[in-house]
Amino acid sequence: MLDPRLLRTELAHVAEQLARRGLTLDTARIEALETRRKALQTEVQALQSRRNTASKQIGKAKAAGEDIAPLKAEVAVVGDRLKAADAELATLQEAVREISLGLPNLPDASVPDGADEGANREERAWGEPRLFGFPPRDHVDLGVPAGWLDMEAAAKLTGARFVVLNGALACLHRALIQLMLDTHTREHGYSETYVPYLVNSDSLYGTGQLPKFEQDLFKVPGERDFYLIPTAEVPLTNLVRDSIIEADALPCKWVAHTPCFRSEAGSHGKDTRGMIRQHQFEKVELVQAVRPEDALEALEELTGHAETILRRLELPYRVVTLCTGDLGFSATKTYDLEVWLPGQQRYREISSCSHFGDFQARRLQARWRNPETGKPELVHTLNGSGLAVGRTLVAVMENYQEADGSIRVPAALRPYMGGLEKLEAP
RNA sequence: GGAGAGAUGGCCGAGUGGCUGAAGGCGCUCCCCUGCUAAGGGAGUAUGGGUUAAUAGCCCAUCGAGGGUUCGAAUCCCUCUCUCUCCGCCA
Repeated sequence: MLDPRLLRTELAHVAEQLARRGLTLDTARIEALETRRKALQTEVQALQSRRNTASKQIGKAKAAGEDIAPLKAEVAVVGDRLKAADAELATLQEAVREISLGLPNLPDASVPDGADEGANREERAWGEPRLFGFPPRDHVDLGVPAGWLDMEAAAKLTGARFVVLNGALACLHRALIQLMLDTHTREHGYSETYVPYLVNSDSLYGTGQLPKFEQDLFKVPGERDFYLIPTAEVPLTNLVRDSIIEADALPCKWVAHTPCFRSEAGSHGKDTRGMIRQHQFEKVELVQAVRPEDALEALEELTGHAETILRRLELPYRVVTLCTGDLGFSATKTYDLEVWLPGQQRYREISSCSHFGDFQARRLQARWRNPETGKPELVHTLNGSGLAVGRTLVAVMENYQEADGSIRVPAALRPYMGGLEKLEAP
């Protein structure tokens, strides 16, 4: 959520920045609502003040044995006006809140303007796409004939956009998770965390998935207000919800491996082949809560942590800065890591590292105590995939394939696979 | 699933209709006193919001959440959530 003060005092600036994201802000309507809200709120508070004073007088008069009827009559009038004004104020505040909750974050100054991913800016590339002496297959053609990947079984068990992994490939999948968790906890200073995979709607409001993106989530039927997590960002970031963190406890750095569940509404017909886009996938997620002045540097650092995994796995990748049109709702700046997929002959997103400024923190009421002022101030939050496990598995399969359909095991994963060097197709 | 108890400020804990935003204690901060890691004295110590140039002042809200009764609710009523204890069940 944007700072409501910005909406009041710097509406033109907000409109200008949102325009970079292709959004038109109805400033006239917001101004009208705000003017009315201001007048009403002042009136309501004055009436409350009047009632409080009168009520105290009644108490005193009663104790003194005086006649309280005239006072009561006066308060009754105040009460009626208060009731009406209060109701209107509530309606107005709800309207303003609804607008606020629907507005995305303002893009950072360093974010390039643009309508879609075509305008994303490549920052750097690492590694050379391998030259194959044979036509490289994609992960489906490698995995299905070998029995490692079973889309039909998944369709039978559940439906489309799920997968069953078998044997050595399932093990490789697990090895990737282990490598990622070990690297981030032992070398990058994150504390390993196990979190619920079902969260309540408060948590989803906190990180910005609700109210706008409910159609992307799986809601658990029943009386409980439970949703399957679309990413560990939700439970991890909500750890700081409604709390005030002491300055010396920052930065908070958490890593968790969780399954992620996405309904992928609106993506019908997109990436239907293989396991690029699934309803259920594993991800190792990095989350940080930091002092505002450290946030931009923390984004660079966090992105580097995710890159480390790709380098360990010796997978060629590039880093792009998302343009304004491609930027997620809550983010002020995002780097995407894109890994080279020989089967598709293109780079595909494998990690998204974002800085949210105080946008999430405001919804979360996540604060820290600034020693200079002694006052609670909003923290800045960041997160990034470190990495998306399913897509990393795809990348390993396609980049490490041999002509005979076998897959070499990257050196960094062998310790997690009992020293196994190659997945042999049966 | 059944039975019971509870939820108050950083913590402990008082408080059954008005002078309680909240006693008292602990902790913490600052000051004073004190010739040595002690003791004592004083002051301060919640959050969100409105107004404002202002983190000056004034005002409003908040005692798990939401609703109700009342001129007035931490205190009375209703609903919900969470925690704890016992029984049952269970990975």
